[in-house]
Amino acid sequence: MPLLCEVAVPVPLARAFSYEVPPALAASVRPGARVLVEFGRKKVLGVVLATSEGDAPEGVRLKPITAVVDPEPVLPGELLSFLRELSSYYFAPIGEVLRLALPAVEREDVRALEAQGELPGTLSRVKQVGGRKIAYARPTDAVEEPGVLRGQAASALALLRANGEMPIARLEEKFGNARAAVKKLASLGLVVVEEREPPRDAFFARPEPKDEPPALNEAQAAAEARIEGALSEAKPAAFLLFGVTGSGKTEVYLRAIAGCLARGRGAIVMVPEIALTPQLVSRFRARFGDDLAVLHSGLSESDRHAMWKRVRTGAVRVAIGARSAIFAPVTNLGLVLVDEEHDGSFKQEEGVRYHARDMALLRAHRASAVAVLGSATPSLESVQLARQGKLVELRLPDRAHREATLPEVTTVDLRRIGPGPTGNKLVSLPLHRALEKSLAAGEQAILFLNRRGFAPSVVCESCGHVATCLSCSVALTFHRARGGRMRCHYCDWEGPMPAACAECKAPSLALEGLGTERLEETIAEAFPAARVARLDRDVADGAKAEAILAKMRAGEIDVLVGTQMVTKGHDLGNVTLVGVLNADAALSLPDFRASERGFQLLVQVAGRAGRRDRPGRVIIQTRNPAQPAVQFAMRHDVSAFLEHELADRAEVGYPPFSRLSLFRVDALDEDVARRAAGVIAAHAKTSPEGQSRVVEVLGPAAAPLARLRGRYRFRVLLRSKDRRALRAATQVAAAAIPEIDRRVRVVVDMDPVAML
DNA sequence: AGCACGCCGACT
DNA sequence: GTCGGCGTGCTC
Repeated sequence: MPLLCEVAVPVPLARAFSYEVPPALAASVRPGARVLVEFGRKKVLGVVLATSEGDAPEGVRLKPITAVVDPEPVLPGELLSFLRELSSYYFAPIGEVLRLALPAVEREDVRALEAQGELPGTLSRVKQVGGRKIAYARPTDAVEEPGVLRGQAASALALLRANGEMPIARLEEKFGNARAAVKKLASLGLVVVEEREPPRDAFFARPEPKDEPPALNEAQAAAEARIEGALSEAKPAAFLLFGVTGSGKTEVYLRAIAGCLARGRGAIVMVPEIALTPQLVSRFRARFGDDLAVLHSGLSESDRHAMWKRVRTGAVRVAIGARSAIFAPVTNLGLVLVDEEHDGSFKQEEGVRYHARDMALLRAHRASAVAVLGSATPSLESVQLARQGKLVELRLPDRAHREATLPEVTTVDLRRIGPGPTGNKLVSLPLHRALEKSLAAGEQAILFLNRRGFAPSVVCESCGHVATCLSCSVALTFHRARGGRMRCHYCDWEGPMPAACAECKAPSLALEGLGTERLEETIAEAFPAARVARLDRDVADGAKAEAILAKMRAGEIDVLVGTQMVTKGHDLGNVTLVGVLNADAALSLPDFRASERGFQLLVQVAGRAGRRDRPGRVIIQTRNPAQPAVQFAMRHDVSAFLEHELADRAEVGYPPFSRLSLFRVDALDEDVARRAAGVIAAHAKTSPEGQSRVVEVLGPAAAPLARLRGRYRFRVLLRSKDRRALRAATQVAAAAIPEIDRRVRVVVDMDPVAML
């Protein structure tokens, strides 16, 4: 019987394809190995999923595997089977899922294929990385005979001993003759030269001195003991580490990782997208040195590959990164940590829409590893899992530094309290006074406003018409930058500000509302002596944000104005005042999670106020001070909020008391999109689960953002308390997709987070 | 997703 | 008379 194999090919098709394995390749065709196969009439790179003995199924002529690319399978078995499960859970094509986890192809391997006479023109588009290596010189313990070394050799050795090790190229910058000097030192046994693929990454630019693990407080020690216990049993276990801001969660993580490494196992650490800062990485490096791979979006293809390989070979056992770190090929995985587990950025919102927090639980379970989800404001999903006993709750109730007091939180009712001297409604008198006071005391303030730009809308004063995007159903935001332009925050369209209203032609356009750009200006004018800076996506992407936060820490900024980005910076120096300009913006979104997210946001910004020695003050401005999220945030009562919100959710039957799957349907033509959504809904309703009403079919309905990038959007929501039933009905509805008009795009979103 | 095959308009 | 439009159907 011939040997067959299942190959996942990089096409958006749900299933894999069978190929015949030529006897010569039988030994190297193993699950997780990449192979070159003819697919259609082109050659593509696929991944072997499984092999089996058997005959070709009814009347298909199997093609043979052309060549095996990797001498060893690139994907460990544990990771490969995890990816297959992820693919089936999210209704995502296996090829797409594999692409998330696969490293680039090494040039060396491609050359080997070329040498075999397989010169696949199409493969040129595959990511390739070269095996360029860098020579490092490392000093040995040997001691030279006095007087043997002179000049550059002596200086180079001194420098090496001071730094530990250095790339020879770096030495050459200082000593023109470094290469010869190193050669001489090597011949004397004073240094060794090692060729390596270095992590050439900013996070590793300078060595980090080892830290001394601080003593744990009682709660930390108890939490650590529970995690340690689970690690030593080597059985799957999952924890929810519920610790208030500043309670020392990170130290518990560090201990848990150390415990994991001590047992010879590896760890994955996931943090929200914007939390992966040099500060955080420094902390991990201080404990684990270079036994750490930092996976982040700034990595070049070859850096990423180098990191990937170091993890895969076990040279590095701890991988830290944003959601995609869940795919790190850590061998003998013992621990998966998710910090700030409630954060929305763990859900991928395009392509394969996986939730990295959920997948962390899954992967850890399958690997018999320990999962730890940490947060000061846990998601309702996790809280509910804890109540069901599926997560073990560990509490850190106190701030690690006892003397640190919680900030005093007050609200300003925007309906009743008028503007301060600036005349702007969102800079209320109490906020203005508080700013004056903190500036006078030489302290810093943060003003949080969830709106970029200068003015959120451009309104005609004579007819009331609001300027909207031509391809999206949203108002255009006015940005002052570059001479004043209107921009769509959804499709990134940008155009000049017209002289007259598009509707009634009256030349009476007015800017309405307050964005961060205008707030920065308003504050700078009202407080001319203050150094005011702004932090949002318009002024800072990536590294620039870190630079602004660093200035804040250094005390070079008095008032920092910004969006979400200001809520994530830790240790922001001398901040004693935090102003939330408009809490309602986040709390009144048309989403059943708006209250939960708004609350998390309030707690997070409030956490930026106050230092060890000085209590902070938080002012929350809102049109509805009585709403629960605001009230519980004021009292710093996370548990009570969770309680309240859980009761609300139970009543309306939304997660975590049910599960959802969402079909997002869009097309250029409104009717075409609506009809397609109708077809999906009809299919879902005719499924056995739909008919028995075990699964509710809600919709089709126009999406809250009815038009985006010129496409009309509809949704069909499936809801059930029974996850199996939901899955089955989703499957039935998804089966309708191929029959739908090809001009329509349909995506299935399991466990959706962003409902817009 | 590609890439073919396949039937109807403006060009050498 | 052909080159080419993108509709639909398949890829082991």
